[in-house]
Amino acid sequence: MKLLVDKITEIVGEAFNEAGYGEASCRVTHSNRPDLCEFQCNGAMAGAKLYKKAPIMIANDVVAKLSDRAEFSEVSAVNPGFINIRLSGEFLALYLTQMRADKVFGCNREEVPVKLVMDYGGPNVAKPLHVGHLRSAVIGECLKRLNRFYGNDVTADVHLGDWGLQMGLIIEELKNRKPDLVYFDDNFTGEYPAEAPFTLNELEEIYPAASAKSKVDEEFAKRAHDATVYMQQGKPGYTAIWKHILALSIPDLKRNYMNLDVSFDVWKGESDAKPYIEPMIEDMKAKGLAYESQGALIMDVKEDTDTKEIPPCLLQKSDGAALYHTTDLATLIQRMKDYKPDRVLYVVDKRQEMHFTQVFRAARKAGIVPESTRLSFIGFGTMNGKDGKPFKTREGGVMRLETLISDINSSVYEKSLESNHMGDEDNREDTCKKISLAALKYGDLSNQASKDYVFDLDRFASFDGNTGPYILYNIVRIKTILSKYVQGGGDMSDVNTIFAPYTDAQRSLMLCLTTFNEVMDQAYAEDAPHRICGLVYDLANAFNAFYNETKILAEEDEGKKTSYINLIVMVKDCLEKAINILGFDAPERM
RNA sequence: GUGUCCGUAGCUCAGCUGGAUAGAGCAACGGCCUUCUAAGCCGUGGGUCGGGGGUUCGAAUCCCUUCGGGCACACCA
Repeated sequence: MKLLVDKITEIVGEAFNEAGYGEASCRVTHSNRPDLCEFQCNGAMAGAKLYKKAPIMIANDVVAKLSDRAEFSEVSAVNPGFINIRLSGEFLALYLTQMRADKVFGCNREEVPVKLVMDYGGPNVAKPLHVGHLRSAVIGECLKRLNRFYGNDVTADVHLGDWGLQMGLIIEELKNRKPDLVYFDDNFTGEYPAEAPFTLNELEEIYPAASAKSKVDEEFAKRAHDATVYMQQGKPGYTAIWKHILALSIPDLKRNYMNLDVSFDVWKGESDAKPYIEPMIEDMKAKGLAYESQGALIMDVKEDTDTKEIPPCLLQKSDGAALYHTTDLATLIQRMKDYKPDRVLYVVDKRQEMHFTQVFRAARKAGIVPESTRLSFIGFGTMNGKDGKPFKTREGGVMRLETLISDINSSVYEKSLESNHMGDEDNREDTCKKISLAALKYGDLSNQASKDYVFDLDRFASFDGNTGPYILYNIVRIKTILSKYVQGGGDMSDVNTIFAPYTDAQRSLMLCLTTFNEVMDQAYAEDAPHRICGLVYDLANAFNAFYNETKILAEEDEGKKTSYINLIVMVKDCLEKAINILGFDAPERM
């Protein structure tokens, strides 16, 4: 549905026309001087040159045409040429009632659903999730939900890292430790054991050890590279080990993502691109795109308009192994074939921007992805510690995601002991989990995705200020009022009409609510979750101010009381919808 | 070196398709609970929007330049 600012712009535009200034911009925006007005139009100033007239004269002429509009309670022209507008309470109420009647609160969904494949998460099967995986999961999940809310057909693919050098490193290290395993016997022809020759814990220890060793031991590194090639070529013993790694790792990853309330529709990985790699490379060679350079197979992707040097896309290492470029390109073939998407969206660390520039260009050049399919890269910044450097444990290591989550949990739990609204112990734990998740996700999402940000547990888990818990607190307050209202015999069967405001605080809250569709549309268009956080915070704040000076349940005037109740129901619904898109939920009490 | 992103209050961040007095939160200080959750609300102080130049009636916002920082730049992912 039409945004409120657009509706007002339309009305003001008619007035510009009637006054004879049809060519001037009549764009209406939210006022930045709430003490003077609610909406403003600056078109008179821009139109001054066009019509060779003082801006205030133009503004006066336009205002004259607007003076009897029922939508506005006040319209005035102010020097040097601002047109200031206040809405009538009835118009404001009517707009909200229309939003209320729409199941998506007036947001402008896609008329034709976009087929979207999302690539986020990107965990490595060789090692546990750590804090570096947090942003991809949290931002990706939010964008997935946002896209679904906007009517799109989204397929979320976790895209496991399961086909690169990390696998060779594990295999080679395992060979060092247990050389007698049948997997390393080239003459073995029987069935490999169903049970893995290592546990998840061992696996989690093997990879970092191997990775460290490869940096100091060239011989070992060489063997790991070889093992990678053998695995990619399908050597039976190595394939068996690879399967063991996946079988142990994937359930653990799923459990971790579940704790974050992050989910994927498909659990494909780099390895699923395998069948497409060879034909792709043959095709690229046949088209004359791929050629050999320094022993490797590469493809040029630079363009004349480049302001910097774009290195070629590496399709095959000199030892024949597939690389990140290779699997990502082949994965695109698979995705085009399986989903025919209108858009493929990657939510990945921004340091990989160059990689995706190369992959996207190569995909276009090789005809893998047609122009009609949009390829997008959302690069997020690094999560830093309070020192401004990449987040580390106290010992300087990489922190596991599980540890981070449990740290937040304990902090929230401790604070919850001060509250007497938690109910029994089970409920307390459940509530604390919800609060922790809100703290974590809101803390992350409220920052612009592309920027680095400082992760400060104490700040995020705090209940005051612009935090997840504060948002939940406001929703809980509304829930409490409503349940008391019902207990007291209040009728909630028809809460869908929003009435003109009685007080300033109510009016402010209503005005804030009208921005719901506007801000959501913007967040959607820009893939920008932090805008949703801003909206949610403004709404929570406006509600809180209203709450503090309005006695809702004790209100004796039934008309007023109904207007309050209906309004806060809508506020609650909007807030809950928004935080649901952000990726968390509110408890009943806290 | 080349490219790119960033620099806004003591700290953490919004605002950037140009508009009136640059906003939040935290921290500091002062008020507000016999009344729907005070995990709250209201108020005060705090800024040459890194520096300089330009475009414009008007610049945190656009352009140029300079300083400072992050990141990336072919056989890792």
